[in-house]
Amino acid sequence: MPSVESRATRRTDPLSRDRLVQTAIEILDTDGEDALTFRSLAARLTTGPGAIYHHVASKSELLRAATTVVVSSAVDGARTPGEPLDTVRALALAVFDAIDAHPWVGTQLTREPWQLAVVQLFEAVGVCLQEYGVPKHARFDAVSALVNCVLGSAGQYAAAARLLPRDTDRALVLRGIAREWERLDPSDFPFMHAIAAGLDEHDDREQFLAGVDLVLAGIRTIR
Amino acid sequence: MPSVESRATRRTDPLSRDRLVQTAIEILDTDGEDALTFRSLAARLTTGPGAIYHHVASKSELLRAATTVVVSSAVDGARTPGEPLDTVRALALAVFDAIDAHPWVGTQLTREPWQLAVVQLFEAVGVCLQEYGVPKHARFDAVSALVNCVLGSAGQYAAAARLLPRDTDRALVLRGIAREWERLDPSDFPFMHAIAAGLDEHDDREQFLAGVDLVLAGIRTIR
DNA sequence: ACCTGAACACCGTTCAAGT
DNA sequence: ACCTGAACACCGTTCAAGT
Repeated sequence: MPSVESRATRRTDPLSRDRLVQTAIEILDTDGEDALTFRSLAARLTTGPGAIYHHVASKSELLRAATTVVVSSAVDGARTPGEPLDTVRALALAVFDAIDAHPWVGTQLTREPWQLAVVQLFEAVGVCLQEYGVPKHARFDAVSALVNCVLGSAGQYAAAARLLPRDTDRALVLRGIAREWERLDPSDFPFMHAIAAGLDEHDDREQFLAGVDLVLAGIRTIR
Repeated sequence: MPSVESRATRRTDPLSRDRLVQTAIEILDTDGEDALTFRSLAARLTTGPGAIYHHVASKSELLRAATTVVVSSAVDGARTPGEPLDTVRALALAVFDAIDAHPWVGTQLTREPWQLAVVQLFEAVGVCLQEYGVPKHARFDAVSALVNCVLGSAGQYAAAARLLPRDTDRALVLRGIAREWERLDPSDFPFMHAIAAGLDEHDDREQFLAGVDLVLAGIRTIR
């Protein structure tokens, strides 16, 4: 039977898990996390909401699948041969950039533990650290620290992106945050006041990378 | 007028923001994140759902306030004088334990960027690093890395806790996860297979602390 | 087998009406 | 001023009925 299936027969009609996931990604990317609804998804595919359940068990399964698609391709693209710790950096950056392009991925990655996307990242980083020579007993902890840092930034970044749905002026937003910090009691929040001044030239991506490098520096101290 | 208010007059009736937040925390702790509803909260306080809006603007404000209550007391409790980097460890652990006791806090911390609870953690860690002597230009990045690691673990931990609502047998759950990893293709996931074996003696709290220590080790390398 | 879409059991939020 | 609770505009999900 498998040979009968023809790839050319992909008319507009037939629903499939892949088509559902692809369309879901489109809606999430263009209209935001809240816009994905079984009704909106069904409407886009000119069916009723019930039809979706023939190919996907629930909304969380759909989101999980969409997240896996995006993260898998990011991880696979960054899995280059080379100095192991450089590859770790590349992996982290690839995930960051994927979340930058699809903020809903950041939300989803922090929502479900041990979903396939996280396991793939774990695996890719783990192999690098093994290759670098992190001793066996410290490997699990080191990978976990790295992945947690990536996911932590992912979550914060996605949360921020959720606040400003359209391409708002970044400089203006930063100035707004700085203003809020400056309104805090200086004796209770001296550090936030000190930081508020330099917030203008802040770059999320650079800071993210600096964080990864800090963990890598820590890993280098254990051989 | 302020002197007229008597604390003894706290009969069952009068609603207030504090009472709403306290009751919300009770529901979240005992019945889980999904159980907190404006209807369930109102029922617990023997009113209608509309009454809540006289003291709180929205559900997210309520959750934000509840999160601030829990995290503030955790951060304040850990702000002990002593070796600065030890205090950072204590701060991280305090937040971890708070999330262990109130898993919904982990979800909430990753949901809204720059909410007060996160700013308080940022401030407390920032002061420590300043005291330790992290150079000015690297301070923001270092604090951010630390906080991101804490929040990343928080998110993953909370997500895991959400899966097992009641006190399930941890050993059984770990064995289940290990089984899943062993079912992955060994040639695609060699690292996960290697890790699955030792998952029995895994301790989230220890791993979390190991991650924090790794970042601290990295911070030590920059003076 | 797959699709359809009304119906069910919920949400957060609003608002006229009460006290 | 504060509360009440029906009503509104949604959800995800189910399921009898169609093809």
